[in-house]
Amino acid sequence: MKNNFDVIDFLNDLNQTQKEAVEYLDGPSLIVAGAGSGKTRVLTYKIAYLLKNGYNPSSILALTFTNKAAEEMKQRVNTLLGSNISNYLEMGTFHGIFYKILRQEAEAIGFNKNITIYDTSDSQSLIKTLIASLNLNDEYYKPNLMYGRISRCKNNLLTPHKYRMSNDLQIEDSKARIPKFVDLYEAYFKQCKMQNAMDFDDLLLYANILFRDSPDILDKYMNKFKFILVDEYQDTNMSQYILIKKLSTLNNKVCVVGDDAQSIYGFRGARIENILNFKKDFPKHKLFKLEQNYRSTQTIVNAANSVIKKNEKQISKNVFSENNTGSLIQIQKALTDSEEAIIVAKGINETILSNHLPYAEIAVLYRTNAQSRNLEEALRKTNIPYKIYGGLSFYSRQEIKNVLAYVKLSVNPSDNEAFKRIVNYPSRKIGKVTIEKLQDVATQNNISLWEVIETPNAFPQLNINAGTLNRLLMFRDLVNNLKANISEQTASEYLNYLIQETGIYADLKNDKSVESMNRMENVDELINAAKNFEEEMLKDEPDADVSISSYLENVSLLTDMDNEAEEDFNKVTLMTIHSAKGLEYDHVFLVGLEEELFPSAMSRDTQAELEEERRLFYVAITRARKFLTITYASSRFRFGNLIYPSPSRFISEIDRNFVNWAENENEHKATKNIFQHYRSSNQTDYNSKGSKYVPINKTTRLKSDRFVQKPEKTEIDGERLTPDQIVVGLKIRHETFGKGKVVAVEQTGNGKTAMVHFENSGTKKLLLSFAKLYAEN
DNA sequence: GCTCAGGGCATTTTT
DNA sequence: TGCCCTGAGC
Repeated sequence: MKNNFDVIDFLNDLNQTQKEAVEYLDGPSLIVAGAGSGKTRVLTYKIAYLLKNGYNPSSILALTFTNKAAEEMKQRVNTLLGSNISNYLEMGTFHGIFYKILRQEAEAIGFNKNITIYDTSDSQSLIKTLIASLNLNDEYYKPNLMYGRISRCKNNLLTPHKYRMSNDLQIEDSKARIPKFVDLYEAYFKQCKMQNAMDFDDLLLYANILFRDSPDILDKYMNKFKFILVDEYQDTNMSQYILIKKLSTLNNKVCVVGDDAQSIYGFRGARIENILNFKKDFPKHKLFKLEQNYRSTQTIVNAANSVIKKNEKQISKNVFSENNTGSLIQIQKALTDSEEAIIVAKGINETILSNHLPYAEIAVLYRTNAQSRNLEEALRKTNIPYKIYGGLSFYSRQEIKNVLAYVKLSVNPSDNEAFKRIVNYPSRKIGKVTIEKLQDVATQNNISLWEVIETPNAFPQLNINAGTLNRLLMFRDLVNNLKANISEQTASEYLNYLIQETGIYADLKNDKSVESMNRMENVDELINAAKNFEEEMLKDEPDADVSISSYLENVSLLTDMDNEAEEDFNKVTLMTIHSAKGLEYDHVFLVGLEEELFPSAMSRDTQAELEEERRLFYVAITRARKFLTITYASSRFRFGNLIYPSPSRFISEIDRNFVNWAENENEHKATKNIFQHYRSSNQTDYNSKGSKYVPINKTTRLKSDRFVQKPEKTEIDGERLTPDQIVVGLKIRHETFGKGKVVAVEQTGNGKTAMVHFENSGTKKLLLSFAKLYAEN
C-alpha cells in the first residue's frame, strides 16, 4: 500500500479554515460547510491527514447518506493518496455499514446471518397482508400511511413495546381512528423477524438495539472506530444520531460536516436539531465555518443569502463569494406549464449559443417528478438531448425484482415476500386462493410459506388439490435446485443459469411486445452489473467472494445504477431539487415556482415546514454556478383540470437587486389556442395536449359501433389502408385530441371490434367517454 | 386462475 | 392525466 501523504500540499490546496478543520484531531468538531465551500475536499483531506497521523484505515468510520457520495469520496481519497486505500476504510452509507455489522452480530439480536432487506414495496405489501389478516378497516389503515408511521416510530427508536407503553400515543391513534395501529406495528415487527428480514429503518433500529443490549459488542466497536466522520449531518435522524453518540463515547473523536441551510429531508425524519444542538451534545467541541463559496457568482450567492436569512432556526454564518458579480437571476412567467417548458427549451438553446455552454452544464430542476413530462416534450421537439434522474429506479423494476426474488428465496427461504412474488412467476397456475391457504397454515404454525411447502404432508389442514399441490412441489424442487448451486458459480453465471432454469428467459423471449423486450434488456443489464461487480471485487482481492449471495448483499442497498452510460455524457439533466443536492451546473433552470408547488404562506401549517420549503428553494438556487433562470406558470392543468396558481412568495423574497423579473407578453400561440378552446368549450374533459410522444404501451379493445365504422372503411381517398394506418381520435375544431392507432379489426357476434393501441390511459379514457357520448346520441 | 374495464387516487426520497 | 387496484366475468 503506497501512499502520498507527504506529497499533499495542504497549504496550497486548502484555505485557512479548511486547513484548520482538517488538522483538528483532538476532539469532537462540527464543520458547518456552506453551499459550494469545498466540503468534500475537506473530508477527503481529513481522511488523508488521519492516515498520515497513524490512524489505521479500518479504525476510521466515515458515514454518508448515499452510495453516490460514498463512491465519490472513495474515488477522491484514492486519487489523493494514489492507491486503493479506500477499500480498507470503514466508509459507506449508514445503512450499508450497519447492515455489515448486523450480519456479523446477527445472533445477538436473534437473527441469522442471511438477513434479507425489504425495500419500501416489500414492506408495504407485507403491511397490506397484515391489515387484511388483522381485519382492520382499510379505509383508515392505509398501507402507505401505516408504513410511514412505522418508519417514523423506528427512526425515533419507538419499538412496538415502547409504543404500547405510551398512553398519549394510544389516545392519539384513537383520535386518528387507528386505535389498533400498535397491533399492526407489532405484527409487522414480529413478521419481519420471523422472516429474517429487515426494512431500511430496521437496519438502524436493530443496530441501536444491538448496542443497547450487548455492551460487550458496543465495546468492541467503540474500540474499533477510533475516529468517526459524518457527512450531511443535518440530514441525520434520531436513530442515526444515537448511533453516532454511542459509538463515539469512548474516544470522543467525531467530526460531523453539514449545512443546516440545506436540511431538506425533515419529511422523512431528518432532525435539523441534530446539527443545531451539536454544541450541547458535544460540549467540548470545536466549530469550523466554511463560508467562502467557490462555486457561484456573487449575485447567486447573495440572492440565496437574501432568502435564507428569513429563516429563524439556523446557525449564523456569512457565506460569500469572491467570484465575478455575474448576471442577474432571470424570472419568467409562462401562461401554462407547457409554455413554461417551451420557454426553458428556448432558454437552453440561447445559453448554448451566447454563453457557449455544453448540454452537460445545464440542469432543469423541479419539485416533483411528474413535472418532467412537459419538459421532455418541449426538449424533444427542439432536439435538445436530455437525461432524467429519478422516477422508477432500476432495482425497483418488476423484472429485476422477480429475478432477485429467486436469489433472495434461495439465500433466505423464510422470505415470504420473495416467495409470493415468484411462486407464480413465470405462471405456474398457482393463484391467490392457493397462496391464501398456504398463508393461513403458515400463520397458524408461525412458520414461513416455504416451510409449509417444504413438508406439505405435515399439515393435514392444508386443503389443496392434488394438481395444485404437485405444481407447488415442482416449484419447491426448482428452488431447492437453485439453492444447491448457489456457491458453485459466480454471480453472473448464477443469474444466467437462474433465468434459464426458472423459465424467465423463455417467458420474456416468447413475448414479442415492446415491454418484454425492454424487460429482457434490463435483465441482461442486471447480469452485466453482476459481471462488473465480480471484476471490481477480483481486481483488489483475487480470492474475493463473488458468489450470488455476496452480490445480493451488495445490491440490496443499491437504488440506482451509478455507472452513468457514456451516451448520457453530454446531455441536459432533468431532476428534482432533492436529488440535485450536492451537484452543480453552470446554468440552472428552476421551473414550477408556483405557490402550489412551493407552498410558502398559509398552506404550510407550521413554521418548521415553511422553513424547510425555504431551504429547498435555497438548495435549488445554490446549484447554479453562473446563470439561474426561474420560471412559473400562471395556470396549469392538474389532473385534467385548469387551475390558476399564484407565484410562490419565495420568488419575491429574493432581494430585487439580484433579479430581472421579466413579464412575458409573448404568449406562445399554441398554448394560447388550447387555452381559448378550453375557455370557450363547455367540455371539461378533454386532453389539453393532443397526442403524446411516449412509446405505445397500452392495448385496448374499443367496443363501439361508431368507432368500428372507421376501421371498416379501409379506403381513404381511394387508397387502401391497413388497420394500423388508421388513426382514431377526437377532433375539436382543427386539432386532434387524443389519438389511438387501430391495429386490428375483429368480427364478433354483435358487431365489430377494433383493437386500438393507445399511447396512454388518459387518451383511452377520453376516447371511450367520447365514444359513449356519440353512441348515446 | 386470468383478463380487462372502471374507480380512486395523487409531494419531495435515500437506504 | 396516469397508474394501480379490484372485482366481475370468462
